[in-house]
Amino acid sequence: MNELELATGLMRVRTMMRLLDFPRDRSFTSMSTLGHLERGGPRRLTELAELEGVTQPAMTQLVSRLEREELAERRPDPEDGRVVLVAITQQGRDELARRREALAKRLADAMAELPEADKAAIAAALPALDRLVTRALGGNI
Amino acid sequence: MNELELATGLMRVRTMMRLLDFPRDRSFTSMSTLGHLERGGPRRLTELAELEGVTQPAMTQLVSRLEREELAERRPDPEDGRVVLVAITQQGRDELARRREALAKRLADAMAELPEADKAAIAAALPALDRLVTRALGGNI
DNA sequence: TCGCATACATAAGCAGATGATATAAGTGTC
DNA sequence: GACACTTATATCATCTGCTTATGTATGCGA
Repeated sequence: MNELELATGLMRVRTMMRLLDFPRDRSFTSMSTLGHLERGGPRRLTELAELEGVTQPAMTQLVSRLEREELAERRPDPEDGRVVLVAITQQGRDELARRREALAKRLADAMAELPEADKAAIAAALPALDRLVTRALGGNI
Repeated sequence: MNELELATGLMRVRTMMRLLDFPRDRSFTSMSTLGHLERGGPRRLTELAELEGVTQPAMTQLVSRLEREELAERRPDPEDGRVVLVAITQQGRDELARRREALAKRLADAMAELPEADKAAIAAALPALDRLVTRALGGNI
């Protein structure tokens, strides 16, 4: 496999996911942040900023928005008074689940039209892709 | 394969691509638009807006930015005086190529750490993913 | 040729990002 | 234990890219 083919192909996947992931009422960064909180549990604000590749002030804003909508909450860290731990709320989990279901349905519709061999190839690649993502992002995802 | 697993996995791919795709000096929509122009040749402004899932005024703005940077250009349509055809320039192609190479290198670094079986699974899935994207976006990509 | 539809441009406003800087809490040194 | 230094988060001013609403020019059918 050519490196450029991999890059081009995965960029097209990115474009597809962006277009299938509506409504756009929330930013992608906010949903991705919720995803991290769900996967990895409460995290420091600064750590979240690094994970999402945004600045700390941007993450402060984002967490404030999530808090206002009650999708996440700030907690003090008992071990360090300067730290804010951000955690996902049940509402946040529900919102994530709703979005993922809507997206999964749209994907399933497109998958249904594919030949069986293609479905099998994609299914077989999912665990490998997951490991690729983990490697690419330094294992902190 | 579970539908939700597919959705979750591809969302992680999307997150990875977003984080690997720096510098962020140009918006994702603008690079994606250039990609469409490269793949499919000159297109109407309105058609581009639909492809990218943005409004027509947003695409007018985006094309103006691309034109200012000489990555794309406006042309009149000889058959319809109202129409603007947008085309990629050589500079636009070069910029796309540069970005893809940088991205390909980062991906290759992560791929290098994967077991051979994973690499093979991903390589085998690429054509299938390409067809999935084409189906999901209505074949107009 | 009049009226409506279509294609694009312009204008005003907002969300979400940035960099610079302030505040508050912890840490180390003497 | 007081000082300077570092770290974690918040605030401020600003920018970019999107939105909706509206304007303008061209095309087309009755």
